Amino acid sequence: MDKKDLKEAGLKITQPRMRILELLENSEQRHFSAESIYQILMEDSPGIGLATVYRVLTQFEAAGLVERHQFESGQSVFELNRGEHHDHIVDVKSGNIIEFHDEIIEVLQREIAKEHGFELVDHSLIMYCKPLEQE
Amino acid sequence: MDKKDLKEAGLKITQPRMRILELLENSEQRHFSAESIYQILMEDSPGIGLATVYRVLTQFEAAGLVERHQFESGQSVFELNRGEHHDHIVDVKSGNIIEFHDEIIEVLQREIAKEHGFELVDHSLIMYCKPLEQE
DNA sequence: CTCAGTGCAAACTATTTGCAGATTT
DNA sequence: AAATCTGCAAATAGTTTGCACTGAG
Repeated sequence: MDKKDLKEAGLKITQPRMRILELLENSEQRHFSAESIYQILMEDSPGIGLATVYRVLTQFEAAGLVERHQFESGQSVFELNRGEHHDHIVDVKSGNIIEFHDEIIEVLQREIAKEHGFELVDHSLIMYCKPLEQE
Repeated sequence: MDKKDLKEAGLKITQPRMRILELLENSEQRHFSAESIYQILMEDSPGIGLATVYRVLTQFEAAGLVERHQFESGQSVFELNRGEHHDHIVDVKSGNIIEFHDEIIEVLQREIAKEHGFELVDHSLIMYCKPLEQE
């Protein structure tokens, strides 16, 4: 339930926050820029500000509801935190984003960190790929 | 030899370009923001513009002399391309950047790409870590 | 001498912040 | 009603671009 998540994060249940959460939860698409969320919500029914979208996404990120990624696009990309960690393939032709998870890579990273005297806190693995067959 | 690299890239041998290349080649430090390069060169002897630093670095990147990375810092980080691919550990305490290379991870990435119908074009693996012992 | 290259200031993009009014509880 | 939240406009940070002048070949 959406509302519970917001309550737990100490956030009031406001229209912008509900609209953004619903969009993230109910869309086919899973990855959004702040701008694209703004566009979609404006189209639906206007009266929301881009600054609010950023503010809400930042609050959601702090609450652990949302993850923020930096791909090469320049803009931040946001996605709902569904609790299952994954990394990303970016199709450089289409811009599509595919999620994947590989436990061996995860373990290797922790080992490498340890070898260097570190503990892995967070990581970002992005593979930029092009479709196989053609060209 | 520096000058050869520039010639091959079709770039005139100018003072800003030489100064930046030398800095990248002869520094203990390997990773620089554009701003920090600008600061260092200004301190040494003024009369260089930040815009030029950006322009030169972008040209170097296009020529394959330099790589540009996006860490969480917000600023781009540049390093000389020494021909040996590596990934990065960012020490979140100190901001230090450590390079590492793991062939197994490299191979796994290509395999994963293939499994998803892609060919790996480029990738970015950054591990954010904290020193082990001390909490 | 010519054209690429440079410094400076202005422009741009993505994101954040200040504030007065609107909303939630 | 009190406190949080929002939209708007203005501010910021990092980077890029326009332009007249400088310097490399």
